[in-house]
Amino acid sequence: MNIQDVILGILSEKPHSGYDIKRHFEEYFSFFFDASFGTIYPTLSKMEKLGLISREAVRQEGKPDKNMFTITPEGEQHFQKYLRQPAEKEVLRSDFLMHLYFGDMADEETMHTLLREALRAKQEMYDDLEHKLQELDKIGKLTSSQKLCMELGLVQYEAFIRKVQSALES
Amino acid sequence: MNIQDVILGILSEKPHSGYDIKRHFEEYFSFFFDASFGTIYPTLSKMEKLGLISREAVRQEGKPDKNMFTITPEGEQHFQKYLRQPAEKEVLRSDFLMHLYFGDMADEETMHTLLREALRAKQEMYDDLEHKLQELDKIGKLTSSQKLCMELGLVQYEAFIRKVQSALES
DNA sequence: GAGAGCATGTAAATTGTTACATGATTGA
DNA sequence: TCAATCATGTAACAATTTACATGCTCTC
Repeated sequence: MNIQDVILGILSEKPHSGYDIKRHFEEYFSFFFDASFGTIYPTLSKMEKLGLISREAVRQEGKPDKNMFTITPEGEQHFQKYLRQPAEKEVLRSDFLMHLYFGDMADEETMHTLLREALRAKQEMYDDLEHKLQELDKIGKLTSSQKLCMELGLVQYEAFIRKVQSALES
Repeated sequence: MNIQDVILGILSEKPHSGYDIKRHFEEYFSFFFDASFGTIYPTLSKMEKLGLISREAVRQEGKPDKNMFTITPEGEQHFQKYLRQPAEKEVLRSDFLMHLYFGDMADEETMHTLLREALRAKQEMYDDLEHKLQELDKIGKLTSSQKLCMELGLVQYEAFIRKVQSALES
């Protein structure tokens, strides 16, 4: 999976600007993927050159002009190929778990703060994700796989929260 | 968190070679951090120059010579500073969830295979991690925070497995 | 008047992977 | 004899982040 595949997936539904794409990342799947504008804009130009997407300048009133990108038939083919590939191994990078791992080298106070803070952060992520799921589902904006995708995030967050809570209690 | 902090943590316990460090990554925390030799060796040289670690060449019989690295007092100070910093946000990058998210654009067969394979892969990771936890705990090689660290991995894997199983059944 | 949102883009720097190169020993 | 393990290192490349640059509109 590279960012190109993800952009093609988003454009499969309907045309988006670079700015829209970034918002989509944040709104729909910030919990398992993210990219910055510094990656998005150069990638869009590259994909245009490759013929996977096409650009159309759109004038707006009261707002800056924008470039709307549409997927081409080649882009669609490319994306279908991606979908049929087996999924790559998932990668987690957790500074919290690293701190915890070396916990015996720090004092109890530091460790207690670490756990409390991790719990708070994860609870916030849980609430955010649950709220998004509710809102999007209510207005029928979620397919069943998208719902499963978010629910998978939720059940894992929940398991984490329970475990950290029980560790803090003992 | 960068790889330097992680290396300092490992060297806090006892001296290691670059090769040992890589094995430690794999054995103890491959599920939340990893790095290749291409990163480890240049980093070790850099850290030596910075005075965080020192190098000692060791001759071995029947095996290639190796460089053993020891943490210096400056390195220890550096690591203590790391431990007291708040943990950075954790980052997950999941190609499986991306495939699932765009699932309605693929056929049922493809999606079914995706879920089956994700389930199999996660079950394997669960078994691996549980086995490691058992083995290391039995010989008293785990501190309580290290145990919690691994258990946190296990409960999240378990939640994932349950959810995917129930999705496959329905 | 400040800050947030909308909108695009570049440049520098960092970070990291993959592949290559070398070479001995051990076990199947 | 082949693959795996031990052991170190470089070089090319890929990916990505952060900071900078610009500028309008709307809300507080």
